[in-house]
Amino acid sequence: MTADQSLDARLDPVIHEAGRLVVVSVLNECQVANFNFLLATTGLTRGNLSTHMRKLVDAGYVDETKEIVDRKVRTEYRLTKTGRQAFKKYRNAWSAITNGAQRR
Amino acid sequence: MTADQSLDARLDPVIHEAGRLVVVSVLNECQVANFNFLLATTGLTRGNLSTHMRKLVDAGYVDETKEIVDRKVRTEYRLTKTGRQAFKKYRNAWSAITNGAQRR
DNA sequence: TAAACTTGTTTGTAGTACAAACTAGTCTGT
DNA sequence: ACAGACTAGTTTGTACTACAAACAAGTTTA
Repeated sequence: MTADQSLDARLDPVIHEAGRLVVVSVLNECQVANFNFLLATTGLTRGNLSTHMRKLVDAGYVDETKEIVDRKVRTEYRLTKTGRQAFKKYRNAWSAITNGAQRR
Repeated sequence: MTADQSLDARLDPVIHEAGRLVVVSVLNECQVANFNFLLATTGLTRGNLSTHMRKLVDAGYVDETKEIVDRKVRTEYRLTKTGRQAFKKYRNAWSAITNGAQRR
């Protein structure tokens, strides 16, 4: 229970934001999800989801692929290995904090 | 796994912020904590801790009491009943999201 | 009585989330 | 073939927020 602990257990701000936390949680379950599916599951607006996805892609946590389906673009997202690890680490950090767990 | 779920499980933004989450978690364990103790456990700066505590007090989640100890002011904080409930609700919401749990 | 220390509070700035407005392309009806 | 509606996102402007630096009010020390 020191300042040190909070350094160890610092919550990754890329994941900790509420909208992105939902997205990452969904992707962690689904393996792959397209824009509209995420739109429905998160309840975010399109603009908002778009910028959140960009942030996750920029962080290297999510892979974005655009493909043409029925002449239309379909954007699909999936967690990268880095993203999956970061999510795991985030959950551990969150649990450590909220459980008041002592570390080292 | 609908937009509905995310409404149910919406994360209380007063608690979800990283600094305040640590504070609330500590208060949930400690019953009562003073400013300096929170400063040490959270690793926040004084200014930052001060504004976070104000926000928790304004939300009705934390009770603030000032007392004189050795001629100096000592500020103590403790969770209100509302705050404790809100924390519990927050943890449930977080778990529901990150576990990809289906509700109703 | 001046300088340093304690215990916070206020303030200015930089960053961020948000929805509204926009863009690029597709389909539909006439 | 062309106008209007629809789809699938992206960009933009604003309002909020976290943050540390500067400040304040009092206390202790030299």
